[in-house]
Amino acid sequence: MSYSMNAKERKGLHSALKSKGLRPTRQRTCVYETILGKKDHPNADEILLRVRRNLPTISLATVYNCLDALVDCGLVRQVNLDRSPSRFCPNLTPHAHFKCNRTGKIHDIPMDPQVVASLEAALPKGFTAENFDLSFIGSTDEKNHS
Amino acid sequence: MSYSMNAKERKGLHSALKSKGLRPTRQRTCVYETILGKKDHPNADEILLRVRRNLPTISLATVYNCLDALVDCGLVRQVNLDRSPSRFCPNLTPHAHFKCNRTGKIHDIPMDPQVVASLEAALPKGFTAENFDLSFIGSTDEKNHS
DNA sequence: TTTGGAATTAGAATAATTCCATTTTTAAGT
DNA sequence: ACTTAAAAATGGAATTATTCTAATTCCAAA
Repeated sequence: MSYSMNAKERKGLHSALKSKGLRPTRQRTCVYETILGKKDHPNADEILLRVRRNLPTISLATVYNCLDALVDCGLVRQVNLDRSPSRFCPNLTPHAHFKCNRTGKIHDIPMDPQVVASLEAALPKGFTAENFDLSFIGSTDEKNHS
Repeated sequence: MSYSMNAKERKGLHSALKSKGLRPTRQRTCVYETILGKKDHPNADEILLRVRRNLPTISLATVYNCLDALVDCGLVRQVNLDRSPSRFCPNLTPHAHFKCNRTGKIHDIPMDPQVVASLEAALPKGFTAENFDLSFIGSTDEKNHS
């Protein structure tokens, strides 16, 4: 049984796409739904596998296209760590990423609006950020190894 | 005329390598020197070109090896933005990166120790960061387009 | 000076991502 | 509903980044 968007999510998807002049195709919808359905940080190959459970003929190129569209609309975040393939993340709340170098796991770290504000404030005059990306590398203690 | 390390830099390189049980080979030294010599954010291919001006026979595989060694020692930082090849940065002072989406240029943004401290403080209990990476995407005004 | 492990090398292999030409789908107008 | 033009999807080839491998070379310690 795969995840199905609720009305709000569907509406969000449609309006976000429309605002960029993009159409809500079956493939885009399904890729988005798939990413929402499991809160981890899959790469394009993994997303292809999951999406194919519902849309068996979708191609990898299309998955890349859809992901690009979703990232452009701000519906999905692209996460780049070390030299591994890009990963994608549906969590749009302000958060950082933490990669544990023992387990390889990536954790979302929620971020205080205050801290976010202090980051943006750190930019010199003349620089205007649309977006930022913060990631940590380190180790987690036993509790987080699950 | 290419850049030559000063005594302090050379010593730093040697001791950092030794502390990880690595040897200061000609290639590692030259790759490090090359990165120090121009304060931009070259990728491995670009570094290969520059290093070959002094060491014409070095191979790309060796450049990758050297870069990995230097990153392991904390002498060089690896910067990953969007889906482009990894870039390398000799600036070890606490700083973030800013990619201008109009020019494509990457700028170093110096960071207040206070802000850095607030970042580390943002980590929940059980997470210990060895390192972090902060990058912004946005636009710069005319002055920075140089 | 030997010698064993570390490092380098060239080139092949792999993996991620993009490109391209063709077909299918979609939204908008009749 | 029926057209139609533009957008999107498709499969496969092409490109690009990175890693691997097996053979040499180099270096530090005995």
